[in-house]
Amino acid sequence: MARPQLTAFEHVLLGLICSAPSSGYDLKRIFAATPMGIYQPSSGALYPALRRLELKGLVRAQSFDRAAPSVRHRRVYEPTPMGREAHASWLSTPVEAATVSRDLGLHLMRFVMMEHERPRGEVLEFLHNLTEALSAFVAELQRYTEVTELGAHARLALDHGLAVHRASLRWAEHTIAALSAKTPGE
Amino acid sequence: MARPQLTAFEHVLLGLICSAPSSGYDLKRIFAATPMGIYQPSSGALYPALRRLELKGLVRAQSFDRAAPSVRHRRVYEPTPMGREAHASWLSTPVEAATVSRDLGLHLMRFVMMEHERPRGEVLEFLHNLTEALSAFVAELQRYTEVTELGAHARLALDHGLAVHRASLRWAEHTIAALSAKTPGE
DNA sequence: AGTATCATGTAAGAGGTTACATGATTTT
DNA sequence: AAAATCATGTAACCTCTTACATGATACT
Repeated sequence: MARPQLTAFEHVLLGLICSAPSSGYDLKRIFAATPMGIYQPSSGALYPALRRLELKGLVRAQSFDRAAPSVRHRRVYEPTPMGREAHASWLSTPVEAATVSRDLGLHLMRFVMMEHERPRGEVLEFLHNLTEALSAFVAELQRYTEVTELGAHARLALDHGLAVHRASLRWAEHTIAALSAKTPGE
Repeated sequence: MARPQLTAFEHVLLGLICSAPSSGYDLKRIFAATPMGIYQPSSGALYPALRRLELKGLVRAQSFDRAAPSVRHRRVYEPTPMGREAHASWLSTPVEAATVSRDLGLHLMRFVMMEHERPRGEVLEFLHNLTEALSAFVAELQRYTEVTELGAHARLALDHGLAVHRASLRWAEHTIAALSAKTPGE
């Protein structure tokens, strides 16, 4: 079975299942509780996605709880070894400069999931990677504003892009410092 | 014909056509040239979307140029009066606090298209609206971080969200000041 | 004459949304 | 007993991506 590529949503689901065995309903509640319901997956997206992960052999469902025989009908998903491997490999995916802006939210999600799952060295490497990608993006935006003739509003909108990505960049640098300080030797 | 609601992509296309009659290929080049190809619509997305706009009576195509009889086969789209109306109405849509984070890019796009199309007073109103929505979002995030027990990485990721949205907020405030300064009386 | 670019489109397949369906269990 | 919540799922519809198809025109 060739390593099938997953959607961003599937990767996030797999990650959540790796951090704790969960049913579809559990996952729904996690999304609902998370810093505002920025993304609220519908049943029609969630349950088929879980079935796809199962079909690909990345998760496995227990339809009953051995402990309590009278539990409600629910399918609790656990990662398979292959699923854990796929998740780890996703966490270790390098940040691509070309898509750093588009995927920033996803990278942050990966960063959150790296805690306790990847060694500090790799987390720092990820952050350095992110810093470089953001620097490149900011530089390119900057260059574009200088080279191109633009309307007043278009220029202001680009200023916005520069401001927020510089804020991301500062965050990444600050976070490297904070995590490096925790343990003297990397 | 009840005012049919458009996708974000369709709204952007309509806006571009309102600012200058364009063919599908023209629009493709605009997306390609824009500050990095963050979004590069495929033919399979672009041409059907234009047909949908045409079907909804918002744009009209001229298949030939009256000026040059031997031009290449291209469909140049123009807005209909109904299309201009729909576009203006889209530009005037208020910013909703609940979705300001998700739709920020789209709002910026609207801001760019407002230039020369909406009076300065309305632009300032939009920016005030945006400021309030961003303030509310930042406050909610802040509250969430204070109330909730979080892992170290999750807390850092929320710090990122706070940092970038505060940057957006500062931009909006700065932009209000800049545009207000241009003409002394609002 | 051959290649690159212009220009528009379609077909297959994937995945999402909305809305509905279904039933068990817990709360009031 | 009724209502709310838990819990999973399906069906119809829409739009996107990828890949391919098709020709006309401009360049070399």
